[in-house]
Amino acid sequence: MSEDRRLDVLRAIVEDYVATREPVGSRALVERHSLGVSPATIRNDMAALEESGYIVQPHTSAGRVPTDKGYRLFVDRLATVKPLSAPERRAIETFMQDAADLDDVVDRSVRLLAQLTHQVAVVQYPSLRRTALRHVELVPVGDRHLLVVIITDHGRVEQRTLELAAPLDADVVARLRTRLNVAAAGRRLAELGTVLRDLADDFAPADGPLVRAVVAVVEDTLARESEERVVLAGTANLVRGGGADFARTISPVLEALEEQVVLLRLLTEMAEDESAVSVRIGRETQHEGLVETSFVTTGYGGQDDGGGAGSAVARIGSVGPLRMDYPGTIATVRAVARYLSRILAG
Amino acid sequence: MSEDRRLDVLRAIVEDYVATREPVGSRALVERHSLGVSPATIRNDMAALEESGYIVQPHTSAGRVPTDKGYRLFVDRLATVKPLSAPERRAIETFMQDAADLDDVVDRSVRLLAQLTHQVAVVQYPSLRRTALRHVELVPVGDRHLLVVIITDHGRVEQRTLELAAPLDADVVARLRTRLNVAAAGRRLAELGTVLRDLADDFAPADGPLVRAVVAVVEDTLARESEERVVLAGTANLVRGGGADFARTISPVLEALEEQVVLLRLLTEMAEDESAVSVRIGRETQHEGLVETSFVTTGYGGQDDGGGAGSAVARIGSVGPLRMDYPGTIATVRAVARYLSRILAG
DNA sequence: GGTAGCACTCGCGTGACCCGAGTGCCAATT
DNA sequence: AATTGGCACTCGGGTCACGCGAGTGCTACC
Repeated sequence: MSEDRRLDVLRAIVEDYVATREPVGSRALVERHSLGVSPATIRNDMAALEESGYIVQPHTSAGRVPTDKGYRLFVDRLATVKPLSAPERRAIETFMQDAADLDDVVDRSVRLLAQLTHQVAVVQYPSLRRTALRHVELVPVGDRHLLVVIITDHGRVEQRTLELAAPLDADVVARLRTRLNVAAAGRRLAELGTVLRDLADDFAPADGPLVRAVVAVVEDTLARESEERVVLAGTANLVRGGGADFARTISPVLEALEEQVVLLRLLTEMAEDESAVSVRIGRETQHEGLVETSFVTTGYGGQDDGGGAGSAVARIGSVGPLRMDYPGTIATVRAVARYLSRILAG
Repeated sequence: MSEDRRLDVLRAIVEDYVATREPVGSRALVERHSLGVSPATIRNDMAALEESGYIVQPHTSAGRVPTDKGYRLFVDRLATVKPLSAPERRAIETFMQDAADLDDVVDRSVRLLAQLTHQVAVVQYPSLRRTALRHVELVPVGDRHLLVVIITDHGRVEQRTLELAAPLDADVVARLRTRLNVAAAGRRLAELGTVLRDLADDFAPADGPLVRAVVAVVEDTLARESEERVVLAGTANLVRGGGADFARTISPVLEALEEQVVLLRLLTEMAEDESAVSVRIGRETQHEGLVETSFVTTGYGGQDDGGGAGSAVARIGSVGPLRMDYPGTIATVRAVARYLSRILAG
């Protein structure tokens, strides 16, 4: 019993099941793929594959369906890269070309990805931890309020209002702004901690509270991981896939997706993977509501445009049912990420 | 045949149908409401109500279901105000109290509203057209890029990067910043047009392009209605309501909700209504995908905390199925809006 | 190891059937 | 004139039996 053919069979099962959405039987398999053997032989292979946990049958006398483990093997070893079609490439070009500001770029990216994959698309805003600081701006508001605006490398802006005990002195604010920018500009937020703390020494003791408050805000902003935003699109696509067991299958997914914390954890975890495109299948997501979905994500905004580990600034990806077109999704996600990186760099 | 009782019957039908989700028949009606008459009498009233288009029967020999027109009458004349429960009030307090910046306030508001109504909540960001300008900030980036940051009254921030033909002169930028803020601060964006255009005269001809470019950006920002953002929460709640005809009923709703343009049009239209809380029922939304949903919205951020017309800065509301608890939703939306207004004002 | 044949299992779609809820109408009542 | 009780009629939805067909596992054979 050839090991190779058994893998061929698994691949065929995954492909057929993805295409038809129905359990695939031995006969259908030999008809649609030129495997060169009879259904009976396939049945033996199937029995072996089931034994090893790659496939299951929903009930006796039904065809086979891939398990999480089966999909995993397929993704890791069996999937063949599927190049984007010409119209898809064109769609990316035309859709992205006249994006205005960062918000717009991100917005267009998610929508585009959702449309191309017919799934739910996810984009993480450029992360504060990895991006460099471009500028800090202090804007007095009235007498006792100070607006702190933090601007990053990629044009992202965070703002926070500060309420002060003592009235503001315009000179001090101006000096603080200058100092702050000299000290901070160009650095990654992660490296700022120590630099900022020494800053108070340069000012008169009376101004200590102000300086410390501002520094605290800047630090707090970077500490709050919750500030990392994630944007979704294409949730309507979820519905098209599901069968009749909607309420049970879809509702938890929507809940999970709305919960930014869940998404951020997942995206962060996936950033650890070394492969260019990271895939989480079913239970691998480690989340109750997502056991019947898979994630395909990759980094963007790094130096190398491969979306590789390390240098990427944030992630973009697609969420779909277990039975999704993995090769296609992977190709599309990577393509959009690449384009997105290019725009942000330029 | 008493006109009053007929309306009582309609009210009872709406209430029962909302509660049970099933067409309501004459017998059930007399049992659950003390109408003091027999089912046969009710049947006559029902026939009349159907004749007038307030109710229909899904098929012969089924109970009655309210029409759009029926709900409308109910909302306008029959609904009795339903005060919030104590736990609900408490939930609002505790959920909103330690919100940090504007983003956080808005985020908490939608989530809260979604949770309280068990529906989809919608919040429109404070609109640029109505809010006053607080500050414009110009940040040189490298030699030929200028970041323009526009900060509004409510702490909203818009930014745009400008690419320049000539190298930047720091002095000119500083002067422009001052001038800009003197001219613009405190004004509503709608009033800015003329003020800004005269600005170029104050600068040397050589600086004309720079000044004009910056002014153009500021104007463009306010012109782009698309910049108005809308935030959603609770989309998972959509699923709980729907029956078996999911795919047809829910998917288009999700699509419509994701399309900011649609929502913004609707919210803008509803801002015209004079009543404190505005309701759009079914077809009144004027949108294909929303024929089976209703909107309940109100303004927030105005002087009077009633959410009345005119002074409000943006809208907040809830989207649910035709058969939703109108009195409850109206009360909740209003309560959250009021709280939101208070926070923004303080 | 691969193949063919065969008996067995079940899910699913179909059609017959009945029950009950609900209606509309009419005649009787107040 | 409004209300009521009675009654025949309609129809949606649930249940049940049935048969088809897809698919399997096993065993004997090449």
